[in-house]
Amino acid sequence: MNIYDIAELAGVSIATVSRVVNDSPMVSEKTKQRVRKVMEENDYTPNVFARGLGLNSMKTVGLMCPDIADAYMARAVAYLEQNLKEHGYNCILYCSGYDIEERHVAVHSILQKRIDALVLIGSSYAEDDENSEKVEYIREAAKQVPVFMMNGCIQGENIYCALCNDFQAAYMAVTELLQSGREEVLFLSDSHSYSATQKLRGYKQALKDAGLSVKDSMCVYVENKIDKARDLLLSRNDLMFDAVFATEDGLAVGALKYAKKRNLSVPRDISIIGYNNSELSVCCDPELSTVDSRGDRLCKIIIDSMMLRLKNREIRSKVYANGFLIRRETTDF
Amino acid sequence: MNIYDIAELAGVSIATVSRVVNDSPMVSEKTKQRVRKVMEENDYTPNVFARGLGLNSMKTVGLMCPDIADAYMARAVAYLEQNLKEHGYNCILYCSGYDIEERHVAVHSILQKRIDALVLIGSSYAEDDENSEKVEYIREAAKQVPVFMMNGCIQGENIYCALCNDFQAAYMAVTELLQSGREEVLFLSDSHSYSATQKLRGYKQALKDAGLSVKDSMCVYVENKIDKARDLLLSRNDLMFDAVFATEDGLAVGALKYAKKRNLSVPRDISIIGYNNSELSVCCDPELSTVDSRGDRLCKIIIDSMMLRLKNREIRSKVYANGFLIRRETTDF
DNA sequence: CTGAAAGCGCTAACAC
DNA sequence: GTGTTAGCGCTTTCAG
Repeated sequence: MNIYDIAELAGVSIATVSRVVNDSPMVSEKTKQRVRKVMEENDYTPNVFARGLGLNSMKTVGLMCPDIADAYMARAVAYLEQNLKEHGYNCILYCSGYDIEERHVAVHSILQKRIDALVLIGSSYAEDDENSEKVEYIREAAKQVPVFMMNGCIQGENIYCALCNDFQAAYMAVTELLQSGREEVLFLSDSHSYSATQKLRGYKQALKDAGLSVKDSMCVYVENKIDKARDLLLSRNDLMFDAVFATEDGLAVGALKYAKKRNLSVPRDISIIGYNNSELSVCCDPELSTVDSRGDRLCKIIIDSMMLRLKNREIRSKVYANGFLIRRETTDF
Repeated sequence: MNIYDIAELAGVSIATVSRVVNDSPMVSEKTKQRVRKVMEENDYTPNVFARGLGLNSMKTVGLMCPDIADAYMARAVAYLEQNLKEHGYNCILYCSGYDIEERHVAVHSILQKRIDALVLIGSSYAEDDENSEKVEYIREAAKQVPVFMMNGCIQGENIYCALCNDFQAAYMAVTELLQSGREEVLFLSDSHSYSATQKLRGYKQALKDAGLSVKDSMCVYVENKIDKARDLLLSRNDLMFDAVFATEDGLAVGALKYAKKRNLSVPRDISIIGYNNSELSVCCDPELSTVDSRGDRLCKIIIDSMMLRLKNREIRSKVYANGFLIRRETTDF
């Protein structure tokens, strides 16, 4: 059943049918009704491919993230998908993994689908200060389609970034730890992404501003898995600390498990702060103080910007949101 | 840059270019090389819309789930997306919510995209024994495109189901509880989906086979949120139980929080079993015994079936996988 | 092995 | 208001 069939059955030309489909005002209400009726009776659906071919758009946006099984990204995708469809866009999901080679093919592959916009979720796509060329493939992509980064930033034409001010959030969290009397705060992270680097900067600045020295040995990296984090801490007898600032909730829970194994009372003997306000933070015991990194806010910013951009309006290339601390049982301020 | 440009630059006809793109054997190696070179030099990418129009397929499959922020579904999507792209398919993600009206528009909307197959993730799409017509919209969809159900089942032409044998898994889990000496097992669930119903059946059968009476008052329903589950149990002083079988890990964690609040020792005073083997189950303290519902297995079955089906091969319309119990600290067998 | 040409189903400019 | 028609970029007969 195509536009010709409908036109014939309704006794009009295909142009008129097309106008009805697109709700053009230049059709009399009468014929509109008639054509609509025929379309419904035959439940006709315009062929998106033909339409895409003509308009060079199928109203889809590409959502790319390293791993949709990660809670933070899943929540972002949930939010984006929900709102995008309210604007008439469907989502093509592409999980790129963390490997740079895979990412090249990922971007290449998703661009073939002629998406209207690409959103990159998670700071692992962000620019590495040292070698900007590592991210050239994204600038290349931006020549074809507007690129939106969630919690990451790349300088470039047609690239728009929304990020949580992780520096500020980390600074605040660590400062509170210090003000509550803690003196040896461990920095626990799983990556050297842009976001993780900002958190590290915030951590260091907080120590400095409190007149404390920054020790690199107090910055520990481990995969974002509860058991891995716990085991690492258990094995590092050289480390002395009375607080942990973790860049991911999973790591913080690992620290919690470590404390339990060591018979340390939380927060009496040791304070712990996580990051992302995920479900993990209320699942563990005691419940985790954690930084809310404003995922929903960033998503909203991205959607709003995208809709403007797709109408060829000027938009800001970089927007920040401030994180805030959620105080629960693993800290005692 | 389109096929005409390439043809001209390579000094061949568009038919030949098309053949090269599709790696047809009926082109001499020499011209193939030449055309390929021109394509690369101009980094030419065939227009998927035009291609879709001709072939009536854009090599995409629709992934539909109620909520991608749910860990079980996110894992399923991760697995499916990963494997589908290895077979050359991209994924359109659509989160339908739980409401039936939304689902109608969801299916309608995703079908417009002319996907090659549709996979429905989660048992909430499954057939309700009483009113089969509630699910008619899915049978209708199956007339246009093969439908694959993950952990749900609908009878019908062109509908293929892969499910965890939740009856068996629940029966086994509850039986172990009983054999370890527990006498009052609470059934804690969040829905009346097909899957939840099977779990309930397994629970009841286990009680019966152990010579115990089934009390409806021991089947409690609450939203799958840790705090909701905890608070409900705290408020129900009429309930007496020494074990909880929960149909979701989140509910089981809620039960754990309840026990803690009541100063009940787990598993000494009360045993708890969750379901799905999610990250929550290792996050809480003590760690949760839980049923592995074979999400990965089901996904693999779906992918394999789909690839056969898309080649018009006969495939089974219903495949089961058996769940198994992961014993951790909340039970003491 | 290669080319010419007829679609695929729709949009939009142009004519009436 | 409505119809005619020329693309959009590709695949696929059918000839040669």
